[in-house]
Order: sequence, then structure tokens, then C-alpha cells
Amino acid sequence: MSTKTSTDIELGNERPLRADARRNRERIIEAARELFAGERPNVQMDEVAQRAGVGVGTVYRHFSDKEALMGELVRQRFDLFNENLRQALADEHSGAFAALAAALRANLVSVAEDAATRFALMSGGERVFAHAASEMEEFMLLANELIRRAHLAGELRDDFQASDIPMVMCGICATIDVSKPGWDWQRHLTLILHGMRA
Amino acid sequence: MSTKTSTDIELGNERPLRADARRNRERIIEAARELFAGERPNVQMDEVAQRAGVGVGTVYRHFSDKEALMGELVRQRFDLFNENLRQALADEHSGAFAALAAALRANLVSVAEDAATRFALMSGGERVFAHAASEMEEFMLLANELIRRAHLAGELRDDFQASDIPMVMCGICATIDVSKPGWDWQRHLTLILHGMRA
DNA sequence: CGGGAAGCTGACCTCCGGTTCCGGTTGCGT
DNA sequence: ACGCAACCGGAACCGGAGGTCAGCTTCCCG
Repeated sequence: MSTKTSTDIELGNERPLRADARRNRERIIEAARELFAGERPNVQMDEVAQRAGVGVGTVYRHFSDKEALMGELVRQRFDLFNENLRQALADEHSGAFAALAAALRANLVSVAEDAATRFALMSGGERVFAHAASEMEEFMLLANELIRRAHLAGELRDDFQASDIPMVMCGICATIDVSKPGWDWQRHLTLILHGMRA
Repeated sequence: MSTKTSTDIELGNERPLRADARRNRERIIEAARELFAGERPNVQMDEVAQRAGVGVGTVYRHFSDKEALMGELVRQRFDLFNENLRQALADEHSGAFAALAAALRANLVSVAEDAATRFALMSGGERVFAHAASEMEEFMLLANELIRRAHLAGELRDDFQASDIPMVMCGICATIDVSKPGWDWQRHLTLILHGMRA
């Protein structure tokens, strides 16, 4: 798992952050993660700052704007996604389709507690994804391999392609967000997995 | 098809609208429909007014707030949905599952050109749905009957229930809204339909 | 055709959340 | 210990979108 802890402006990489700055940065991310895990979808910068025990200005010192902050959350989430995919790829015991299904399920459990990533997935926010470009690229690579194997095993619908994975995740994210009584994203996923079978 | 043309405040039903008022009301709805059919998701009241060739005040004379206007669009859209379901129910030739599938597909084609309804479906906006309560009720009734038949014919997964229909539609709406290159809500639907089969 | 109710207009108000900015504070190399 | 660059805080700022209202216009009934 590439734990990069990227600085906001990262190019000619500068000297490490001052100790207090690094601490604050972590606190901010942590606060944002917690808030985006709650039910209210519209987390605002002041809240993040307050929960992190920090002024808004400090938040903006670390993240150029709201999208950059969300981008970092998305980036970390995609790291987890990739971890899930790698684990599925490494699994020797279950079949190719089962591995793919397990990875998908794990990712959705993960995204169920991260409104920031759901938002990114559903609003197609290019700006946000820009911060997680390399992670996304790896994601697509891993997904491709999982799919290739499932196709080879003849267990996956022929027309299923790699880009269908984020698409399907996007759809289920919507379900998670609404969460009306009687709705259940797990059933939604089950339905889709069933539909993916060759 | 119940073409009610409901007035905004409808209870002790008043005298009919003055001719120009009725004309304006129609224009406003038409303008809103057209704007919500465009790509930009965030239609604003001033735009609607302008396109209708009317002042903002007039829009607010007919609809107490933005949600009421969207509610009317949603109401009309659900009328179309119900029409689709009734047609599927009346179809003698195709099987029970095929009828259900056709209805779903028709509804999604319909919702693909109505961002207002997509929004309502995806944001679980109770406020908006309140304006279409009776239409929604009928929708669920019709859906139930279609599902009952498909279950009876043994063509539909046992655990598929009526509330899954709006849920699935919600998911696909998300896909429609994002519409990344390589994404295709038609494939998404096909996948789900395949998954619904017993 | 005249009066008045119904309807229309659009500048203005308000709220809200992201973003800025600068005076004060603090970690850290020397 | 000193000094300064990096960092912090949070009140103030700003723009955008929904919503209001006082004054004017239009329809329609008698």
C-alpha cells in the first residue's frame, strides 16, 4: 500500500513539514474523514476546522480548496480499494468470479462510510479525481486483471468491461446516499453481481 | 392518464386561473422541462423565468418555491411512468418478465431526459415527492402487479420486491448524470435486468 | 367601457458557505 | 538563547442562488 501522505503542492519536493504543521495536517484529514462518514452529506470547511481544533485558515494552508481536501480523502480511499483488489488477486482458493465479487463488495463496504468518495464518484468531479489520478490508474489496472481472469474462466458476462466497475459502484453509491426505508444497497449489489455472471 | 394540471395551492379549489395566468403557468413548466432536459444540472429560477419570457416573481406566483416547481415536473413524469407500466400490463404477447423489463427500460429512457426527476430520485427529496404522492402511490401499485405476475411465471428472482424498482432506477440515474466516457446506462440496465432473472 | 381584482415585473434582500488576509505565535537551525 | 521563516487563527469578505415586495399592467365582469 503506497502511503504517500502527499503534500498539497507536490513537485520539486521541499523540506519536510514542521512538526506542528504535520500534526495539524493529520488532524484535519482525520476530522474530515470522520465528518464525511456521518449522515449529513454537506460537510463544510468550518466544521472540519473546528473538529480538527484548528482555524479555517490552517485548513486552507494545507489544502488549496475544498476539492483538494476531498481529493486527499478520495486518494486514500482508492488506496484501500487497490488493497482490496490486490488481496482478491492474491486469493488462491476462490474462483476468479468470486474474487472479483469479493473485491467489489469490500470496496462498497468501504465507500459506504465515506461520503466524500461517494460524492466524487457520483458527481464525476474531475477536479477531485485529479488528486487521485495515479491511484485511479492503478485501480483500473488491477480491475482489468481481475476481469481478464474471470473472463478466461468463462464466469463473467462477455460484454462486461473494466469501466463497468466504477459505473456500477457509482450506481450503488446513489442507493447508499438515499437509503430510503426498504432500500438496501447490499441487495442492489447482489442483483448486479448476479447479472454479471456469464 | 390523469392530466390534473394541479394548481399550486390546491384545496378548496378556487375559480379557474385567468387566461394569461394559465398561459404563463404552462410556459413556465415548459421552460423548466426544457432546461432540466439540458446537460447543465443546476437550473436556476431566473433562467426558468427568462426562458419562459416572464419575471421571476411570476414563477413564484405559480410555485411557492423551487421544490414545488420541480415537484410538478416530477408529478408529470410519474404520470408517464404509470402510462408505461399500464401499457406493459396490457401487453398480451410478451411474457411477464419481458413486460416488466420493457416498462423499466421505457421509464429510464424517459427519465434520461429529465434531470429534475433524476434529482428527486437521487436526493430522496421528500419535499419534492410530496407533490407527486398520489402518482407515486399508483406507481407502486402498478409495479407490484407487474412483479407479482413475473414471480408467478417463475421468471423473476424470488427476493425481488417492488421497492427495488425505484432503487434500481435511482442507481441508473446516477450513471446517467455522470456519463463518463465508457459508461453507458443502457449496459448498466441490461446488467441489472439480467440479474433480476430467476 | 370603467373599476377593481388578479397578475406581472425585476430590483433588491438574505442567507450561506467557501475563501482570504494579516497580526500574532511557534518550531527549529545556529 | 536568538531570530526568522513557517505556521496559525478567525473575523471579514465575497459571490451566487433562492426568495420578496411595492408599484405598475392586464384581464374580465357588470
